[in-house]
Amino acid sequence: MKMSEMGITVKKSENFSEWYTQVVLKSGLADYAPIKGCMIFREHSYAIWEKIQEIFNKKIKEKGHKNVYFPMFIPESFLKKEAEHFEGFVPEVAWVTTGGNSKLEERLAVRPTSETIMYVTYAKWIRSWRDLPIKLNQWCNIVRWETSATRLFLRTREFLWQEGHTAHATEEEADTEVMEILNIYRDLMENYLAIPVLAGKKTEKEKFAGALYTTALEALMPDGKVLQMGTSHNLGQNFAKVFDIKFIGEDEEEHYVWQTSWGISTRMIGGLVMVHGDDKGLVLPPKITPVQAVIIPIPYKNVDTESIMRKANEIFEKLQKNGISVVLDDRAEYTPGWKFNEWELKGVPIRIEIGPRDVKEKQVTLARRDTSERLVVKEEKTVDTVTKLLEEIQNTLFNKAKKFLEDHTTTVKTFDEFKEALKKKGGFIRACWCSSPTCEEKIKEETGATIRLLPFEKEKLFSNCVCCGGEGKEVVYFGRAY
RNA sequence: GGGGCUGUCGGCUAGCUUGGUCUAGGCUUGGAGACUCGGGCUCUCUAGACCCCGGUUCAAAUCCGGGCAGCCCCA
Repeated sequence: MKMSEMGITVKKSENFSEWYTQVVLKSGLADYAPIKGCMIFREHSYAIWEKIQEIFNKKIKEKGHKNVYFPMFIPESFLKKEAEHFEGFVPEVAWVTTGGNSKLEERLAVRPTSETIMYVTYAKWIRSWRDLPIKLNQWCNIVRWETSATRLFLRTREFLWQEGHTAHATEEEADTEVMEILNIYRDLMENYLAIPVLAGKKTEKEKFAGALYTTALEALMPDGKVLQMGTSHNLGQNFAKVFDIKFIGEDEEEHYVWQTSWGISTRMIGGLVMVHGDDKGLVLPPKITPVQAVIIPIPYKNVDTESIMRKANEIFEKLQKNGISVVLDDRAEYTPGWKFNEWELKGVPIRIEIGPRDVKEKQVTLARRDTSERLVVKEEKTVDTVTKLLEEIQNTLFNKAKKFLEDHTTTVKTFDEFKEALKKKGGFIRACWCSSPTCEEKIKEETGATIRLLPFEKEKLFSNCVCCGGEGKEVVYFGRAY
């Protein structure tokens, strides 16, 4: 096959949408399922997902959370108990109405989120303050019947996520939990996925249906649109009251619990593709990639292939012993050039070439995926150099994305400036807002941009409301969201 | 949400305007073999397709309707 057909045939800068679709399909991350809006998470993306699970599980288990699994079916009556929650989710709920040949007496929702099914049970489990806190998490699939255009990873009718659900004795504890989780998310995104994020609170309009308040992390994509990467909600006592989750406190009085819920999904993988990928395909950060380095032997006719393979194996073992996830690509049926392209498409951070020249000089040739730089190092320095290089690549990717985010955050004082900045650059628009939902709505209608975040720490006001010109009450971040 | 468009071997596609030459061509991949290998090398043999349902017609990959699935653009 010609290179142009097998690799990515469109430039990231020229047609971003198509580039994205091609990278996802051709790198082997995902494929379409024969059901509208549904996708197949192939080995490559599932391995990344497992990596995310590994990192996140470790962090929450250290904090005392435990994993569980609740049913995927939710009786309609449960879902309806919290009115705002139901209203929020019902437009995209998939329903089960028949079982075998008989119609169900009560239809069952395929979970769009698990608050209700879990909290019915929480009510049963919680009696005394000694039962608190409850800190459970589950990894599962979620169905939301999207009607608008679907996109691999970014908007699909079924996706994978983790959802944490905690119950606490006090409001303060719930507040703390919300922030602690948000910080874990931020750590995961910035230090592992190498995707910088802005953190803050959602407006009333944008908050999770049924929550007291929602906090979120938002990342900026190269096309100037904003991707919500994770949310952490304080549910207050809203669900406790309708599900009757009460406990007898140390004060011997009856109290409703305070709850939180939070989640991140496979959508982040879409972010990973968009933020770091290039015209050759995926570029994966070393701390999240399933394969950190690939060794490609370069055999020649009339040379000692055996010594090349022996050395490739030695280096493979050495790297593996040092905790580097490495693959030795010794397939005889593909040429080295073919392999180079394939591994680049898949985003592997470091390639190690070992040919006759290297054997002769007791060296290896390294190539980094992010910059295409090649360097030759002495054989005994391989492990050190690879380790250092991995770290460097991780940092380079993050810094590059960080700079992009900063360069695409524009402060504006007037609505005209707002529109111009959004049109020209996209990204985050920093502006003063009068706190009225009317202005929030008007801006959305006229520009398509929504308030992505209210910063946790109020920033200094610098103008009147960007929309109505009335008194500015707070500085907020707008953006067009995915 | 609105608009444009697409569906042919595993992948990329030619053919569709003007129905018959299509027993559907090419490239690539898969299988067998040879030859190679520092950027998708080359050769031989071999396998492999008109999304589904209906309509028009003597005749449909081609025209029409519906369905299913997908893409792109704008909001």
